[in-house]
Amino acid sequence: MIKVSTKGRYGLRAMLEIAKNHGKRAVLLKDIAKNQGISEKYLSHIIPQLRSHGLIKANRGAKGGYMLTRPPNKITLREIVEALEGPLWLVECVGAPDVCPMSNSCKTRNIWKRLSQVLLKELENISLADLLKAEVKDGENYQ
Amino acid sequence: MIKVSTKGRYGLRAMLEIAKNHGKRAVLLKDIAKNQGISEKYLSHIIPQLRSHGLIKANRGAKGGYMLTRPPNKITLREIVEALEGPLWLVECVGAPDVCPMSNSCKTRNIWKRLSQVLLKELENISLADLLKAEVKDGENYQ
DNA sequence: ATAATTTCTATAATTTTGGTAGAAAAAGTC
DNA sequence: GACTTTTTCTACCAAAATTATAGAAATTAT
Repeated sequence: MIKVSTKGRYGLRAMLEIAKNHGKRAVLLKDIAKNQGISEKYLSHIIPQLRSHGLIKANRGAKGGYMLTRPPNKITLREIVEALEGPLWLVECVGAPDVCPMSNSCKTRNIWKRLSQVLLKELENISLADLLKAEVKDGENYQ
Repeated sequence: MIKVSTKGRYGLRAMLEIAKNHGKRAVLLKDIAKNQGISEKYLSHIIPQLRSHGLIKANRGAKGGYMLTRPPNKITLREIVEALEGPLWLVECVGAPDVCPMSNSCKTRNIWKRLSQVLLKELENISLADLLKAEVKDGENYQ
């Protein structure tokens, strides 16, 4: 159905929580879970992915928690979403032409490639800082 | 993982096969399956969706087969992909804000909405005719 | 009637998603 | 050094979606 999973959605929201406190304090998993209404157990699978991709730093033990490794304006949404959802090609053959013998003569592959690149570019042009300062007015409807 | 399913991929390829013969002859499911290397049985689930969405016309019985209902330059990829994959919002709350009480104050929702719209617009601007005449040179790599 | 063709209903295997449970590892505090 | 807090890892599991297959019914041309 071409959907972003809870991993991507929850993970992005977690990043936003951590970013909110950038420069102030480390943020606890527990607090992210509470503020965002997400199961603590489930979040504890998602957040380590953000760390292993170098987007956040974790401190264990008392006084622990999470911090950004870089200021929010140096982190793009592409990095975040890719860390959580994997490579953003909409069909496998875009990134790995070998999976299909027809790859180099397939007109539909070109479409999926183009579409993937549009998506990527859009995500690359938005930083976590942009997201933080974004106004939320639910104007026009989706169409 | 944000991927297009076989339904979307096979279905688009089927449309291309039918479009190839637009104005000439009706195309058989059997032939589409053979030309595209797709299971006939499986395709026979996918193609009716294209018909119920008004993109193709089916004739049953001997001398049957499929035809476009409109010339290829009047069919957009948005229509095709939406017929196969369902509405193209990347998260549910974009199209149905009621599914989440936080929708109207959620900064991440705005991102998913923007992204969905970018995707839509791109697909809307490509017609089946464009796809037909597209050159396939596998130039630059995905990055 | 018969042959060709699409379409519908039912079933099923496999994979992905969305979790839960519990223990281990690390670090600060008393 | 024991204790508490906190992240992280391993294992498991249920539900849903994906990717099909089988077979029969419906439709149409000859």
